[in-house]
Amino acid sequence: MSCETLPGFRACYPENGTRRSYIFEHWRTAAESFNFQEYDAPVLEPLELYIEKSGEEIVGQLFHFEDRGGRSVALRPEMTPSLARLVGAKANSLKRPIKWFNIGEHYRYERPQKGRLRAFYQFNADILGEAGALADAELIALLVQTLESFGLGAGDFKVRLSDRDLWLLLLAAEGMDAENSATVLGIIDKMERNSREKTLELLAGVLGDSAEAFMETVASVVAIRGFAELEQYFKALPLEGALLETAKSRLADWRVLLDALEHSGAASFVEIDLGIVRGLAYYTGFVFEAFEATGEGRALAGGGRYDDLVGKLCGQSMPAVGFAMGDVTLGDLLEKKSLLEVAEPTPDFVLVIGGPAERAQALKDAASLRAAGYCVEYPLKEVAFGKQFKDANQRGARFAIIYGSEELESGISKVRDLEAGKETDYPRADLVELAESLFGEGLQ
RNA sequence: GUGGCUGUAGCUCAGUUGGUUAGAGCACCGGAUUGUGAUUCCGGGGGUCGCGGGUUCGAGUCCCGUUAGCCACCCCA
Repeated sequence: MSCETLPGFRACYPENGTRRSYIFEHWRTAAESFNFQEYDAPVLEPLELYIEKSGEEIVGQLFHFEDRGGRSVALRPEMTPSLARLVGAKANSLKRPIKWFNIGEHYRYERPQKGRLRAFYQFNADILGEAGALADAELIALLVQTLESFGLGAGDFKVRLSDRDLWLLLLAAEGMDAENSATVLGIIDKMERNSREKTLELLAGVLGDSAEAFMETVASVVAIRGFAELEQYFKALPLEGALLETAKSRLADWRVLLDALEHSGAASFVEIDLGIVRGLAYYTGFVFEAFEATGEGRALAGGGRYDDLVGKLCGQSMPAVGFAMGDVTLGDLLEKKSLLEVAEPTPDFVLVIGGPAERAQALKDAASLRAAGYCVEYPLKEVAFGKQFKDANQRGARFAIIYGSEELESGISKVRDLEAGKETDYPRADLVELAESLFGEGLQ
């Protein structure tokens, strides 16, 4: 029997548990302030759920096995398919817009490395049933507020905003069909990581001799950072008829989105960057990723619109937009910025117990203080007084209440303020009331 | 799936050209201290030197394999 944790998994000792709760609380608080409702779904799902969405090649990156009933099952690698299933099943009875969030563990069978493990927590937030750009804006605003709530500022992170629809327009203007467009989007997605030569080689596979000229076009589009510039670029494209109308309405969507972001205060974190495409084919419109401001590291969060996915999985068509934020990259960044120095919880009261005879009263008082919500600690065996005080101090307790023969005989509660090093005797009375005044006005 | 670097106590690390019984600090437990605090002093438990094999009279040390961690590829929902 080995005591080691499986590769890519983390054991959660109490000090890590405190940090984990800290992150989860911020996620939950942010989501609830936007009136998102919490949902959950099974950790184990039918393998087909993921194959249908992403194809057979995904299987190698899943924890999957056959259960005793002969079903092929997999631990969830992401939340979106489960969400689509849940929403699709009740599509007609859910009030829209559907604004849901989840915090849960996900599993991917990959080689662990910096910012990536085999088991990790994700914060997922999605809006379903609303196709307008204001929904996208709401999610980006939530993403920004969530990161800000940890104390991260404009110098720490940025959200890179892009649009697959604009890319498809551009490619259509180049005369490219749907299949080639998908391939080329995949190449653009990897452009940042690949060398110029590699990209050119990949593009030549689709475009032949015009690859080099096309790459220049892409480079100039990816360099665009301002909306005026973006608008100008697309207005200048040689589009006609339906494509021209699509371009006009898409630029109008952009204005709605950017306007909303401006007013909600998220705009200063958002940067137009068409270099973001996102690997998955199911994204249909605006896509975005949050990164550390320096550009280092993996994405802190990623998301976008997926208007066709619910329909594809459930036959019930439903526009949707969402994002996911992982705890690993975020935790690394918070650690680096010293924003994860979360204090361990400490007891409000430590009861110092003189001996077996005094323990009865101490246990009774502990029960009422605990019922009132105070954190109370006392020794679980008979220990010398001096040691008990030393221990109370080491545990960071706020107050000690002394249960000795003298106190019980004279009917007093002796309370010691461990921070101030002062003691006061109180007439024995309702301890909960006394506790309120101790935390209100301090030791009298 | 591929490659590079690293594995000595719970943690951070010493450990001589290969040479007796592998050490320190921190942490933990106990004592000095039978009614009052972070200091101090004393003591204690903890190690298959990642694992397996090889070279050698002798391996923590050298060689090979393997495993885990980190890092970079692949991939990234």
